[in-house]
Amino acid sequence: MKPKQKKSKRLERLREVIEDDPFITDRELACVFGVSIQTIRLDRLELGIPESRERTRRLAEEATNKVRSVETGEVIGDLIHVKLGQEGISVLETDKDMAFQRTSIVRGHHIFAQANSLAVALVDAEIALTGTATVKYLRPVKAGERLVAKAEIVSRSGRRHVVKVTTKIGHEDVFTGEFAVFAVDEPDGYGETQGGDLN
Amino acid sequence: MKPKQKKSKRLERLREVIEDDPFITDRELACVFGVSIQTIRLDRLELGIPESRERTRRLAEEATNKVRSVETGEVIGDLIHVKLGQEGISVLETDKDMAFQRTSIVRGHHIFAQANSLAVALVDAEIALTGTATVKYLRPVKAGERLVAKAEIVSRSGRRHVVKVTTKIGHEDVFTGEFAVFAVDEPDGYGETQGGDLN
DNA sequence: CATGAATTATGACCAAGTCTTAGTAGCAGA
DNA sequence: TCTGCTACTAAGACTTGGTCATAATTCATG
Repeated sequence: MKPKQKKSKRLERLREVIEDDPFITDRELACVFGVSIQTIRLDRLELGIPESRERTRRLAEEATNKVRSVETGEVIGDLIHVKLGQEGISVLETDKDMAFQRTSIVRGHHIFAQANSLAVALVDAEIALTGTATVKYLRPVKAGERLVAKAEIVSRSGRRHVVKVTTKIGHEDVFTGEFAVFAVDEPDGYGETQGGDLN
Repeated sequence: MKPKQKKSKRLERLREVIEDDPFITDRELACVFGVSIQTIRLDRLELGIPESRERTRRLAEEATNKVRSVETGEVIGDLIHVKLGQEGISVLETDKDMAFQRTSIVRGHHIFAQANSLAVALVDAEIALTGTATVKYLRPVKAGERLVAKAEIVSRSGRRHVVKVTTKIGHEDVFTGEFAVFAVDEPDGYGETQGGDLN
């Protein structure tokens, strides 16, 4: 049973090699493993691994989707309820890409981002800038947990809105924050005493 | 000069079409524009646009790099100086992917993330959790600007570290924050009074 | 020795290109 | 009118990185 062992070992390694270099071609793989191209093709067939161009295409699609949804959406998380100028709820499904590999604990800035973008979304203005934020992390969030953020505008004086956000997992509070958000009309002239970053 | 106008218009549109669907083939493009494949190839040559497989490959590479560096790096930004337990400096080059398309203003959570992860990096412990954060955005940051964050541990009592972070563009302050970071030894038993999220 | 699994080889074919050479259509100026 | 230019189209040879089918070879093992 020498060849069988050899083979299954190769299959295993093959999967790994392709995993961390999806661009590699069969020719290169054949060279790496010291077997013929045909063997590599049969192996891929057996493992159900598509050809390199297909792998590349999938990667590109997946990654562009991810970048678009994670980075360029106007709001981090899904807005499931909004009363402009009053309150709102946003849901964020966390995943391992948001977390530290070692601990699977979600990075704080994602939680912050959800809360902050919700706070800004509530303010009824062309442009809204966060001036200050005070936040508290109550317990770590594990990758896979579903974050539900509830926000409420608790006060308003002129352009300054104070928004309180509480983020829960189930019934447990994991994060709270208070954001001072400024509404801005003019494209380049915002608060003189309190500038802020648009979020 | 009718054909010339037609052509330059097509080149322009071609660039756009390929831009928002990089996977499209010459054959499909030929069909879209109602010209021959050869014309499309000549156009691409003129515009210096590579073939679809090449475009796909680049996308995949770029996107995977981006996801890795932006999302899974242990620190957001580049640590250019660290004195563990004392102070540190991190640099973050902002780009349009970090900003709102409409305004080109960098999303606040990126600035927060840089500061927060720097604060956490300074704490000399196996695991460090942010308990609270108070931050102030002093002026909006435009995509392309280079953020330099300086952090300093200003006090420490037991496991609680207070870290002050100031982020500048050139000599101008754009953000300040104060982070309470907790050092944790045991894998699952952290602060009883003050939990926190590992960042 | 025969059998079967694993491997290698071979050849036909495909998609999506490259690069080269050549032909055509339409219009503009000497 | 002829000539030349630009734009477009066509045709052929070659490349990469494969698929698919059909052998042929190797080799351990019953």
